[in-house]
Amino acid sequence: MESPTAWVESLPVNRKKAIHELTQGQEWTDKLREILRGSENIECDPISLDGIVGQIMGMFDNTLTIIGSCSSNKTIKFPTNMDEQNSMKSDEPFQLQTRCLDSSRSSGEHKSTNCSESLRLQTNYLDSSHSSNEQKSRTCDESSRMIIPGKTKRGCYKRKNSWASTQITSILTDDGHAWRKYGQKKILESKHERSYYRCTYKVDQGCQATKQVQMIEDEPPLYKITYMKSHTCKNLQRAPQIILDSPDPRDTSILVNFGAKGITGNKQVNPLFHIMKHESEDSSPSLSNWRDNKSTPSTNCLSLDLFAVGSQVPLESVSNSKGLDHEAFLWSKHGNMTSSGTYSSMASTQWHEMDHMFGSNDFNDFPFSVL
DNA sequence: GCAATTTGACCAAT
DNA sequence: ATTGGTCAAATTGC
Repeated sequence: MESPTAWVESLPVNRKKAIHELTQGQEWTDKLREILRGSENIECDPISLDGIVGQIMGMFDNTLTIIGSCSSNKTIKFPTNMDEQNSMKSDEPFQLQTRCLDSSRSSGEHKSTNCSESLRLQTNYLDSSHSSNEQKSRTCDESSRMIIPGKTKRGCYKRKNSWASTQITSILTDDGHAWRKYGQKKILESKHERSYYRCTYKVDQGCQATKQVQMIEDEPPLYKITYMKSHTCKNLQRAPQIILDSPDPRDTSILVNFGAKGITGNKQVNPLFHIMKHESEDSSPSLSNWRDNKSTPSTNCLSLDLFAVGSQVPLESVSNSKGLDHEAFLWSKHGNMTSSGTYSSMASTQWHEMDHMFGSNDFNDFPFSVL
């Protein structure tokens, strides 16, 4: 009888690796769940938690790398067939967010995979508490120059005392905050310029929140949005909005407001899921403060919150940069996802949808695929 | 006229 | 020296 995993062998190598990464992620998530079940107070050894979280987030990062970002000559293809995608529309946007807490003390926390090694999977990149000097670059540098372990690449650094929340999205959504653009710069090894935004109320209220928007793919448009520092301004959030496809990240003028159901006009916004990555450092405040919209989660708290977002999830949960009340999920070994206890769960249809996506044998069941 | 954006220059991290 | 991030004067749009 054929092995249950025999089908994997017939897939292209990058897909196999991606599947391997996701499978490993499931297993590590199970371990994390066991830890959580064994501790009501979640006062786990932060080091071991960091390690597990790092493993999981590393796998997501690797998967994302494999699927798209490190293949400069590849594009990410959105579903074009409703049958293929089981109710996904080809023009529906999707969002990927990764959030992880990085307890590294290093200021040079670039997690990345050199393109020349893009398929050499790195699953420990977030175990940075113990490898603070290790800097891996996910540059898709054509020259594939090597990064010597222990050495940092010139110019590649992140400022100290800051955390970052990275979101990859096919659309530019309004997170409800007022942003003012203050800069735009050509970034090395990126064909698109990066736009810099700060909170409009920086002067008025001293809000230090900033975000960066950079297009990482042309067709279909794919943007990387990085939020840094949390909002401290008191202004009420605007209703969530979606920015219609704009070829230029600089263009944030086309906004369509939509309600909590994620509807914009007759078009349903269906960001399939989020995986949000947080990089925080020791100055990060507590999770309670995070929830109070005052600051970022602490690495001392268990703050791995992978969360899935479907069309029925309130959009506040989708693009709220403050990270409040996100729906969260964990993936079980069976390919299904179970909501974590401390978060509200997704509607069953959404679990089904996600199950369909990830329980399938081919990337065609992903909301995108590598051409 | 005011506010937002653009863009070259400057600063800081490595 | 190189690069990313920010500043601020000039420009643009309402």
